[in-house]
Amino acid sequence: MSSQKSNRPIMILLDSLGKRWTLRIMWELRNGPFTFRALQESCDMLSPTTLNARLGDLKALGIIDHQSAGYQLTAKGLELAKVMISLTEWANREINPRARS
Amino acid sequence: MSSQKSNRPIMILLDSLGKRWTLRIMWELRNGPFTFRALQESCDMLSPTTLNARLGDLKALGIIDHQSAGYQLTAKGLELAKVMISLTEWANREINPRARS
DNA sequence: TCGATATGCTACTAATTATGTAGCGTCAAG
DNA sequence: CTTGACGCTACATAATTAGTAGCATATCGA
Repeated sequence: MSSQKSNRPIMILLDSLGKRWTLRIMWELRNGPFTFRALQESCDMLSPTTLNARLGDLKALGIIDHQSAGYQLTAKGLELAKVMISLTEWANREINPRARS
Repeated sequence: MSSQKSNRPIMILLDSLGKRWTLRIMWELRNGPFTFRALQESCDMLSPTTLNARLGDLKALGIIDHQSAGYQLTAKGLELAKVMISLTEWANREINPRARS
């Protein structure tokens, strides 16, 4: 079962984004399309099984699609990816890489 | 091993946020402090094992702390939680609850 | 002082999810 | 008609998460 069962949009979104690798995949896609295998490589060689599952989630949400150039963010997805710029800024400001747990 | 091994701040952040329940926990904390058990309940009774692990991650990142009133977002955490407002707006605009996968 | 209750949390096993590797089917180029 | 890239599936193993029980501490009122 999925971790959440609510029908509220935010819960559906958090459910997908909260799965391992989902945020990272969106992050990698922020600068243009990737092939399946290129995505794997940029995501630390995550398994094709998991990658395919996450691509399915993201497609179902309309965040990405698959064109001839490869997997890429849709217009909706790009909007969402903008949020990740804020995450990056926050991270650069607030996280000390040397204090890694 | 953690899913990512980079020392870049954004990777450290995505690594934590990408673990199951982390985003949801932050979401629940957006409106004030919760006790451990209240958090469990609001997060669909997730297991104390996992909750404790996530609270540890979030504490290590300085996103939450534990005062007498319970677990709550820090000033840094509140900043980050603001990003989630954007997520909510996006979700309400773009996700159709009836088209659940 | 004695429950009764709430707190945070650990221990342990079972179930779920992810990893790692091999390899298939399709296509296009040479 | 071989070679390479592509998207992806299969399957066994490993890692993560869930589910449940319960402990230790603190607070409260009787």
